Amino acid sequence: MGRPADPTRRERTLARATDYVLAHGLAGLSLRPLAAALDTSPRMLLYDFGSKQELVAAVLAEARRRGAVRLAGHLPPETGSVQERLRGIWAWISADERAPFVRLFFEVHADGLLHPEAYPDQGRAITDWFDTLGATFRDVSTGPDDTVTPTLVMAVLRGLLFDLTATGDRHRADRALDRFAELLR
Amino acid sequence: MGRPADPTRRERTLARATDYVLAHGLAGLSLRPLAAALDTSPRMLLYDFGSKQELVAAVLAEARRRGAVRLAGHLPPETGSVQERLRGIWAWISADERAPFVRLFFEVHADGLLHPEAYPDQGRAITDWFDTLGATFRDVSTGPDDTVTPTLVMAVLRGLLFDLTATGDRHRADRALDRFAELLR
DNA sequence: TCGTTGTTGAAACAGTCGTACCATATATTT
DNA sequence: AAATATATGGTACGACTGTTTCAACAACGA
Repeated sequence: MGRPADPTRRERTLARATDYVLAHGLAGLSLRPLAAALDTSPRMLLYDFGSKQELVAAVLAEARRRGAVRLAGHLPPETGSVQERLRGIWAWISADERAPFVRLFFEVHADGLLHPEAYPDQGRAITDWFDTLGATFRDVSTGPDDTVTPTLVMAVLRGLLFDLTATGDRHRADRALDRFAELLR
Repeated sequence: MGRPADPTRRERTLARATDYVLAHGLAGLSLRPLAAALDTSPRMLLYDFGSKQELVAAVLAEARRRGAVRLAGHLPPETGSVQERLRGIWAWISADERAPFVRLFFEVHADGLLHPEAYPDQGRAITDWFDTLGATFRDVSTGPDDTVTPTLVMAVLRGLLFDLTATGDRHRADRALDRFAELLR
């Protein structure tokens, strides 16, 4: 008996909080400004999530979930040449809409190097969608259990993503990816 | 007349503050713990640097200076094959002693994407030693003004550095670099 | 010794942080 | 209407933040 619980409220808050973190980053995240932007109160954030730490964990899990879902819809599984797949993935991952995800990804990586205990899913949670992505290129490897070529492919994508976000020079980045595709052929 | 100024004090503090930031990161940097670790006081830090913001700027400049100096001593200018140079640079940049620099580099990059105004030297200051490094591979480019191959080389180095710091799997990273060297040949 | 300049400590200020406490409002069943 | 469970608002606590203020001390030339 009593007033029925509203399970949607926490989820709605989580969705908007994730938007906020994607836009503003984790570093300076503070409950009061966050609550104000979400039309709620710090009181309710703690009521729903228990603590700031748990809220951040939930937000990161949600961000990761979103990335995985959107990725799933854009994977050209095994069709086409390696270069076609490479260009397809690059076009998707380097699109402007992905920028907030990429930025958060970089931020969590850097912070995780100093505070590994704060991110219990040990880089797996951080890099899993990169791994998923890398699996698409498993056939470029020299052997069945070879992880070297996928590793290199992912390094190129991450490195160029780093360059692109820092310099904004999309033309140069695109051409560098094409150059890599040529080398792989 | 009057007591003579001590110009070495600020420099000594700056050197130790840089060590501290390399070890503890920028994100949670606070004057009181910093001062305690440096056997000084917040009062003196502000006396010497004016404000926390200026202190951080000075520390980043010092870190960049150190990186440039150490890099200068480890550049095999144009001798040897591309692969030899590639392996040499990778061995140097991925060495454990470089890890704090690399971490700070990643952190500043991520924060700079959200607060470009806080880093007035616009990524140039952040990436200049990477550029210096890239210049070593200028001869691999397809033309005199070609920036594409150096861009790719740098992306591989950064991407593998990212992977290595996140996973700690040096063997896989080393082999991925060798694979890239093969492709370049 | 005295004035002058550089150096330093202690304390306080105004603000923000995450969080806990207490009361109250709201919606439901009995 | 009473009981009950969920949902909120308001407020305050203690700790921390960068920075300022005021005073004192230290080392020098005159």
